[in-house]
Amino acid sequence: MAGRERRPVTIYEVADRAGVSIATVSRALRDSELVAPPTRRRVQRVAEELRFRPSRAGRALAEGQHAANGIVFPDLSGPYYAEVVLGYEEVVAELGRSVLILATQGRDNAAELVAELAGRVDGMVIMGRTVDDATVARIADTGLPLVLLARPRVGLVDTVTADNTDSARALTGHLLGHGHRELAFLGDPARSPDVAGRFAGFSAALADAGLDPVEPVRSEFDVRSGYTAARELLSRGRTRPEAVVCANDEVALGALRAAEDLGLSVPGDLALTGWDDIMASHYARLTTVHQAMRELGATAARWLDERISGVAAGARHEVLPTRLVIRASCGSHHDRPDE
Amino acid sequence: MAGRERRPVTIYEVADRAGVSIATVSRALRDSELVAPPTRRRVQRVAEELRFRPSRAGRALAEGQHAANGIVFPDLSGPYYAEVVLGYEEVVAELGRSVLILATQGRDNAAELVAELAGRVDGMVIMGRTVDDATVARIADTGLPLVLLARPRVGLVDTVTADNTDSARALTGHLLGHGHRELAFLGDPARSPDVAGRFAGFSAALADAGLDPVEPVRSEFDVRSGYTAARELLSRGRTRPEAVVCANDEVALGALRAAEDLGLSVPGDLALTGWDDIMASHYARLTTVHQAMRELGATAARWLDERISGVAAGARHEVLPTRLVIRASCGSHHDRPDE
DNA sequence: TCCGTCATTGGAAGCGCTTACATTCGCCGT
DNA sequence: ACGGCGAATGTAAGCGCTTCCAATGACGGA
Repeated sequence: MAGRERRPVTIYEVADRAGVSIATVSRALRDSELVAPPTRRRVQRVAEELRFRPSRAGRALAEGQHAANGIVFPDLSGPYYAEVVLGYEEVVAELGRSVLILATQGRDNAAELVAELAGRVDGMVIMGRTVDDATVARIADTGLPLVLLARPRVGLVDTVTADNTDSARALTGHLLGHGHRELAFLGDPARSPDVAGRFAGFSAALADAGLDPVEPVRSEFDVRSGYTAARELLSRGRTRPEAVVCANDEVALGALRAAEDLGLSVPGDLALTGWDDIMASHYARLTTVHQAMRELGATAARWLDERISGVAAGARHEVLPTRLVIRASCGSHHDRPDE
Repeated sequence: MAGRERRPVTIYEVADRAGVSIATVSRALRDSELVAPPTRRRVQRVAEELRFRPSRAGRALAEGQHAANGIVFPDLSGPYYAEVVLGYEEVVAELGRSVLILATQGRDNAAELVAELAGRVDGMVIMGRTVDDATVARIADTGLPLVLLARPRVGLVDTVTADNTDSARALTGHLLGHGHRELAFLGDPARSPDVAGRFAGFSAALADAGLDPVEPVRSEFDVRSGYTAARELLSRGRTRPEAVVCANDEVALGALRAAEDLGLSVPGDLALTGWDDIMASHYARLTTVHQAMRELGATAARWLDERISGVAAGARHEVLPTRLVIRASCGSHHDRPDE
């Protein structure tokens, strides 16, 4: 019964048992056309009996193809990346390929891991905030098909991003439309290309309105550091801002809690906006920006596939549009949640 | 510059350029001990110049090992699975192996995909609600190391789950403690082992209190179907329940919205509980059950590794504890959110 | 000075599969 | 009745790597 140490069944054993050559087995199990129907059936039956499962390594080596694509992202803890990865997986699996994932968050040897991943796939998607441009360039230089997601261009590599700057400008404009004049930005443009774009749009809107530029208040991407940074920002007495544009929803949610703790009402005393439209934001009545995350992943997957099959021509760059989601937190007159 | 069609560099070219044999290259790049330092340096320099990246397929074939683990889950859209996968990835990557993912949601050929995946990994984790027991048994029978996550035992396969029944019993008991007597269960025990366990605990608590058993009200796992099912349930006049235990937070959130739309106050007219403690539940003041999802994934990863390296003995089964998170929606006297 | 040792390197087999090419054989046309 | 053709199958050459074993050569002890 189920021996402890069992070597996997190989094509040779199937061939033996079916009384044919390994070539015939291979053919019977794949290009069914080239094999006489009775033979094919026999081989398939034997393969089934033996629980034969062709080794991908053998096949990959023979075909010179892994039939697998990779995706590199910072982490999966927020809903953001999970959605992107899901959109990616969906398309890639549909193309008959497997998906390798790599989360770089908190790993100091990310570049090395990415290089290692590169050796197992036919192409990969690299998201912003994972590895530096030099690493990307090095891999691209290797000839491996690549698509960058939510990060600035590097060389001639394809790029798919969601709009940040224009939306940020519109969002900030909306805030200004409410009469707010003392604005702050919570997030660190240096930490992520997305945040950099958002801050740029924020700044542009200030300039449009003839306001003085402001320095960003640095914060990580999670609720906790949003809370900490906001608490600090909101405590400095007379210079307290009327509105805070946050780098993402989690930070905004942290800021929201900080405001509560300080006895400030939102949006009464303070307007607040986030980014990403995560589910929690709906319930927190948070004004935010919605991105088609799944679509981002799916698009990247399709483009990568075109690169792999050599269809694609020159480098392509696409910016997917985003959508403002106005809820109560920005001081809007709506104070029922959106649909 | 950067020719279109570039074959990947192989170990042979490196050997040529460095003036050594491929054996030496292989050694220089791995067991640095066995090669004279000057030779090693030279080889490494050439490898670097050539951007040599060993083909994993070749290596896998030679070593008889993929150095990769798989994980199969229903989907990634809720925060639940994303967290589990993240915990898994973290540990697996630490062990120097790659992670292959497979989402079965909405795919009719899941069994086939899982079998295919089995051919590329040294072991894999299969979560509940993905493929049926027969498929699991078939793969286990192949000798491939397996760990089941959040699903009932199959044969002698290791199993890691979070407690469902006891927590459901406690949760339901809590509801009863508030004086509610007309309870309903929203979710489909047949759709997932987790839900089955939760319903069992729910039923047990009813029995404990000497109440009549109730039929579950079927619902999928998403907000929308929670809404639909709840709307239906809450509309049937005189038999309207006082409290609804939902299969997960998303369903509960849908029910919450349905209640709002029907003009019912929560918890005034209706008590509501969820499961999973997703972020949105915090803001919706939803009473729920918290599971250590990351830990689930991490534990599964570690166990799988022990199976792969042949350390582990007989089949092991672990049930990770969960924690009740009491918030306002169940009619508790607390109506401030927890910390 | 000779031989055994050991460090270093090369030769070559083999991992499991695909596929170009060779072989076999039944069948048709003439 | 024979040549030829095509369908069915077999043979064998790799794919890129690891690793066992053999070969080489320097060095130290006797």
